[in-house]
Amino acid sequence: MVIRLHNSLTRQLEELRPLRPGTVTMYHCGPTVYSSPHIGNFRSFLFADVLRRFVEDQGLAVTQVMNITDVGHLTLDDIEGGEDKMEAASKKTGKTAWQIAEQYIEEFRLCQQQLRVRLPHHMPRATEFIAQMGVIIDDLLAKDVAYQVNGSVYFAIEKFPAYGKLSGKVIDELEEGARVAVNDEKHDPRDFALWKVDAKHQMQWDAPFRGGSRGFPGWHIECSAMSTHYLGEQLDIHTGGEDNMFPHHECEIAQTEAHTGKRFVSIWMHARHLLVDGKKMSKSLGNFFTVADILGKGYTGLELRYALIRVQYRQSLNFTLAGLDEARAAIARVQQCRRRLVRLRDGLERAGGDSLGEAVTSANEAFTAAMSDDLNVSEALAAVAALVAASNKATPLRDDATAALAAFARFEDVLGCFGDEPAAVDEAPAELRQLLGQRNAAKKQKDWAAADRIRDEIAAAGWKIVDAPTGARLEKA
RNA sequence: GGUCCCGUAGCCAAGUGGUUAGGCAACGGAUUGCAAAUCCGUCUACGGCGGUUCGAUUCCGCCCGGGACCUCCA
Repeated sequence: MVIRLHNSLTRQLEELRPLRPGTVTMYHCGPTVYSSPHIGNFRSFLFADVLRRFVEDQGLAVTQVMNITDVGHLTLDDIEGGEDKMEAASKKTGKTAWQIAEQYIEEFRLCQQQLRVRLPHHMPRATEFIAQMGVIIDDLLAKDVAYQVNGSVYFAIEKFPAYGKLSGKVIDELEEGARVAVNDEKHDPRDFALWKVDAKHQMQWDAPFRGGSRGFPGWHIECSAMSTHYLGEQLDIHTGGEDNMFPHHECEIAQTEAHTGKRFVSIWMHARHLLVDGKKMSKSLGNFFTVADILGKGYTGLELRYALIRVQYRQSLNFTLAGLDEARAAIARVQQCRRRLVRLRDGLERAGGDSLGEAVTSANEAFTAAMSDDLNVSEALAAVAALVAASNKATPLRDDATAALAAFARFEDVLGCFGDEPAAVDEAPAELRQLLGQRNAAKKQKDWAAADRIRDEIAAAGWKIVDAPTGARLEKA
């Protein structure tokens, strides 16, 4: 099936047509490692993960690169000779910028794992690509689209007429209300730094280009260097949060296309920011959550993943704790259904004669159609729910139970938000199984008080009793 | 100030010019000793005002409300 994706550049749905047939190259703007990853960050990263999984599901090979920005970025204060964000974090904690980066890279990786992210093939760090950045800077200087002032290098916007094509920003004159950075070094206020010289900066490198001074790279250049290094001069897909569109991606396009002379990216995709309780997430509103905050409240990575992907990436997802509870219930419903199918498949429950083939086929088709339509996860989840309902209603043939399980396995492979296929029977500890036997005996004698007391005891141990027509069994709660 | 997005039943959230998406919650029933799980049923909405149309939640305009970006926040 044709995969159609929204291209921010053209603002239209476009068919995914890889430059090299059969292989899709993706680059994702990754984390800046000066603080703990929050749920907003992971909405973007999970969107990229689901995109990759679905493209693979459709039989295409994917090469995925996600950068890790371990060089701090300039802030407005920096114009006045202040510090960048990593430096600020460094000052606060007494650690070096390098140690800060190391710590947060570690935390980021842990979050990826907890949220079941399929790891990108390459996750390069900006600090390991200084030399490659230098090659591009060198070339841009040679082509006279960049200029040097007091050792710092800036990209000259006027040399790249297409600047603004992605974001639609035409900043001939900076508008009233917009923040304007004053920097005397720039020929044009829109010009952006490729290399900065600032003696106060902790992270410093000898200039990786001819005739430069010791300093550090501008923010945008790292992505051009890392993406083209791994994926070539032209990529199929480039993603990021909506805030990256301008200026970051605009600048990436300018410097990369000025460097290579080719169109840089076929399809630009941007994830909408999430809202928390209907408001923009911010520390001052007290609605700011890191991934660790959510997990600390007792929710699982799986539940958080579900809550963060259930709405299509271009819609503004309203994140709430109630939504997390819904995710928990929705996951349980799917898993409950799969568990029964496993029991039918494995002969632990008597199969019937109901056909499920049609339901499986239509669920698969609806799922594919929804995901092909610019990753409409909400609609894809409806297809999953339809198969759950059809399965629960039926006492299917054994082969059909198997087919339905295969469909659920596929949905899990793409969305990753339901969990692994449940076991038919959880192997409960011997003492719990013994308690279950005691309850069965109590039930036989109609000693309901004793039976319920034992059930509570088992529940306290984290298990629940399922009274099926074939007898009671234990399942992990 | 400029550019752009959205407003769907109690909550979350798809979609469509005319045939109740889905999830969660709630309520009634079946099953059950009681629960849990499951099934059946109920809850039929599209911010407001105009316009186009045989017909608009869907297209257009205005208004109201929420949100995003405008130099480094995914």
